[in-house]
Amino acid sequence: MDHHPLMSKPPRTAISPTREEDYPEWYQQVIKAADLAEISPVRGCMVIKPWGWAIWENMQSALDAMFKATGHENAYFPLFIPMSYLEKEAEHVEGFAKECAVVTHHRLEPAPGGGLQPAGPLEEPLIVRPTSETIIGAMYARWVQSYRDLPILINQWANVVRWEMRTRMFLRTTEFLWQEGHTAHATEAEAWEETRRMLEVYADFAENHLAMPVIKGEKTAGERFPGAVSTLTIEAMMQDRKALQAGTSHFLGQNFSRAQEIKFQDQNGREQFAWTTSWGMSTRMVGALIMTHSDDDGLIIPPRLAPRHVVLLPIYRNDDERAQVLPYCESLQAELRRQSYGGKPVQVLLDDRDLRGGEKNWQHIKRGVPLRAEVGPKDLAKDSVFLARRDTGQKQAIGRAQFVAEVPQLLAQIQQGLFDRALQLQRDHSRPIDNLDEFREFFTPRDAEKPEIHGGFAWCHWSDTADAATDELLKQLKVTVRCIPLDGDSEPGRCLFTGQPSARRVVFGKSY
RNA sequence: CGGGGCGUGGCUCAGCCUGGUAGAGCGCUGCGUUCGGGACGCAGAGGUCGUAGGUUCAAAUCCUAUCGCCCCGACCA
Repeated sequence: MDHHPLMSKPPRTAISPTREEDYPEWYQQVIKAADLAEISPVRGCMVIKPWGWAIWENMQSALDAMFKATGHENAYFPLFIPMSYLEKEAEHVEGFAKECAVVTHHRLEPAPGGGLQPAGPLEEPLIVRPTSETIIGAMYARWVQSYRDLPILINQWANVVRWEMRTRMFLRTTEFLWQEGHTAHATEAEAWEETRRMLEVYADFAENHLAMPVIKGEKTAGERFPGAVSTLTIEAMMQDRKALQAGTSHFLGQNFSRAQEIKFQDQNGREQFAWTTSWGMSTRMVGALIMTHSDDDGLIIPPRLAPRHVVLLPIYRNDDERAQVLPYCESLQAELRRQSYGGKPVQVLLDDRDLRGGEKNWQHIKRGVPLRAEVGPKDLAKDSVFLARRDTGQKQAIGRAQFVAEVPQLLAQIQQGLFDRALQLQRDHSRPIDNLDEFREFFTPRDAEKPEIHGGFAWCHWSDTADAATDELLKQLKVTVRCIPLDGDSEPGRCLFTGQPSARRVVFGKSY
């Protein structure tokens, strides 16, 4: 956009830099401006602040209800896992050993030079769980004797630790929070059914609560969960067009049950190994929420997950006006709270802090509250409020009664609008590619030094045959197969790289 | 763990090259005027310059080590 030299400066954005200017830095700034979280004194770990935590709590309660509705129960298993447990499943060890925190002592004592030093070495080191397949499997082995003991359908909400080289707030932290479901079944078919069911739950959650469109698919061998037979995933496109793995559901076959001897007698009296699954979704979803919807003025929270749906901003100049405006706001707040959205009362905050109106307003913009309603003497006179939508920036005066009546629909509209917008972005930056030059061009930034936002999802035929040249190209472009989609057309074709027959197109992209 | 960048009041940063009593803007506190999209004036508070050594009469500044953060790579939810 051109600006006349004498005209005012381009509109100021609350977040600087903008997404275009520096996406990773924008992401950090949104978190700071919305007061979601902060880096902590502990390397790689963050403090989740009340506003960020409230969003996570809403995610938890929605997911938890969905787990219960599909027959699961919550339980809790230890944070510490004996090191020997991890050793039982070969691929699992290989996948996680490098990133385990290890507890080797159980006591501190004064050190000779002052301070403290570890004392009391443990006979067997404990690892801090990076995931709980092994400890839970060990318990399942005790619990299962008969086919009548199956299935076991348990979920746990927990923290886990993975000692990553590089961390990013919410997306990859050393300690993170998640839920991990672990189930054991008598038959392969039933375990597979469970694996797919939970993928559907995740997709449902992502699309209907986060308003984040996802592609459901299967991971390739290289991207699979260590020890799994198959990993199903939901993949979402962030605004920088990179893919984010947003939830995974693993069919573990009998790999873990064999390693941990989860055995039972079937109806014929024969001993069998159980079939297990595991599935997880983490605080990474908060990062997904940020990168899917937020704009250059900060966070935008989809109403289904918003800790507050509406903030009322009373406007007054003196005590006289205050005495009129505040009671008006209080009764409006009470009326709004009697409305419900998403099966729960509409959440309303009356922000009567002693701050300037403009400043207050911006705080709520940056924090992503879906609706802001200014209420001042002028509105009182007309029995209306001045309503602003965070998603579109649209502002309008609306009659009080109408506002109260329409709040649920308005929130639903915002929820839908956010989903549509995100889906549009995904569609605009997805395309079938059948030629190698185009593939290369699609994923190559114009400025390699400071890559601009580029690329997206390339739907290509692919034969999954080992080929050094292909691996090299993908590595160079930093592109991976995000998933082999489960839905949609599956027209066969020829692999883009090798010319081998291919059953269907897979999704390529750069990823987080 | 490799490459690059950065650590100076709460935040963003200047000062470092060329050593000599620690600065700005924003924020914060108080008072006043303001208040419908980020107010203004006046008066204040606040920093042993990431940490530890070293060089020097003297170190934010020079040297060494170390820790942390950010970006890129390898690895991953």
